[in-house]
Amino acid sequence: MDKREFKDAMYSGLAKMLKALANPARLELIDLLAQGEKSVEGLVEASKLTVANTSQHLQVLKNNNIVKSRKEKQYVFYSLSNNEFLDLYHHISRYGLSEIAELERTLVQQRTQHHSCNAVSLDELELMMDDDNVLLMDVRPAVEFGFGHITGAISLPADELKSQLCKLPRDKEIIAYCRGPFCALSDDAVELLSSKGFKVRRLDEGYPEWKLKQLETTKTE
Amino acid sequence: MDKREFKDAMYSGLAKMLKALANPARLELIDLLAQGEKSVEGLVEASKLTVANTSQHLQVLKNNNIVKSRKEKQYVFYSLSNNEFLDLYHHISRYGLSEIAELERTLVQQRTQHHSCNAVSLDELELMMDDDNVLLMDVRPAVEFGFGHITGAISLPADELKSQLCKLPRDKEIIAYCRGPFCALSDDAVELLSSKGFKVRRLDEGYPEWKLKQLETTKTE
DNA sequence: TAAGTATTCAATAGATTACTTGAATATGTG
DNA sequence: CACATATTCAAGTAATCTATTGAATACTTA
Repeated sequence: MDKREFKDAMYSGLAKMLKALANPARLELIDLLAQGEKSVEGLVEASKLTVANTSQHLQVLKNNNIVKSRKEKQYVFYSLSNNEFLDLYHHISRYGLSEIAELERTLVQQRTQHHSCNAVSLDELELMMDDDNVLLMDVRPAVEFGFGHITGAISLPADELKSQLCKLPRDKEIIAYCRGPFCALSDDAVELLSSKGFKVRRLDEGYPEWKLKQLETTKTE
Repeated sequence: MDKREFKDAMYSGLAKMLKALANPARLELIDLLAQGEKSVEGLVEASKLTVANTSQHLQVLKNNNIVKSRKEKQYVFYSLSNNEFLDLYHHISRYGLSEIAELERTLVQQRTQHHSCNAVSLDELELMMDDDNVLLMDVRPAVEFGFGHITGAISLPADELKSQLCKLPRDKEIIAYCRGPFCALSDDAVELLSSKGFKVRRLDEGYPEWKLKQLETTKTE
């Protein structure tokens, strides 16, 4: 193996993995799988994709060791291969949000429209968690809450929110969170709740980012 | 802007940037530019690409704000846009090296072939730097050394190494470093020096990784 | 101003990718 | 066993990407 062969092998291998990531549909699937395992059916329902197309994209991710699958009955459940990938994906999306002007602009527009500009960061949340006047609300589907959620959060899926308004406290500050920065569930929740007069803000990030942060802090302790 | 439009815009924007990265030739250019600015000519010389092809790839990187350019006389000098990108690229390549089995295998093969398996990490290097019996050697071209190098290193470009052997100490442990994990310059140096009986190892990473680490430590101090 | 050099542009062909459609496979249920 | 459901496979088309070629542009220097 000469110098050129070595470089070609290394750069091609890295590019191959990046190609697997460089597709909007697959990025959306990754965000969904970051919440916990899902069947193809479940992914189809949560994304805008067709069944065959979803399956194909999943094969690409699987061939690059980004997701793994297990079969149960007639269903195939996919999940992210490991936390190392989740960490990489987090770095990539964070870079995109802070360094790609177009993404920044779109995000601000979305947040402005939903009155969720005053988002809370994970660090701020940590300081607020001991406060009894703060209610942390997970607006993802109940299954995703079941696979894991931020400690201390209650589950109130976005589509049930409207019917449960009367049960929410008006004196507390509500923090809504969802799948992550690209997810609009908590924007919708903030828009609805603030229009009804609740004190509410969204969490800037989502459950996967919190989970990563937990992993980091438990590692260094 | 509805939910779907928002997601599409965000995921497409991120995918666009990843597409710019997902090409072996462009990754090589990035590694070269991570050493400091270079003209198109300089990049052509250091890569296997043709002039027009190099220029085209540079446009792609520029359109994604990964590199910037400045013109001086008839030359156009390119460089990485900012350290945030360098940090992202570092995370990506580190993931590739530790999580893509094929890359790991290729790297081990390369290192074995050049007797450079016993590489030193940046952390280890830090502990060794005060030791007078250690000689840190930068085997990149002199221009790249000029743009920045690890503190305490001497410059001895790989192509001049053979003629300078007599000037090297046989009692010290030599640590050779180059552009980074995908660069073979220090592998060649280690192979040559160890065949001549010198005590020599390569640094696992290269100058850009050291620079990033410096940035991090100065930031937290 | 003419000639030379560095870089970019434009056009092309071949390869790869994305999405759709319809069929095939596999598993579970009546 | 027949039928329904979940997933994958295979084929086809449109779009995109890559590298090459040759020309165009821009700047420098004689």
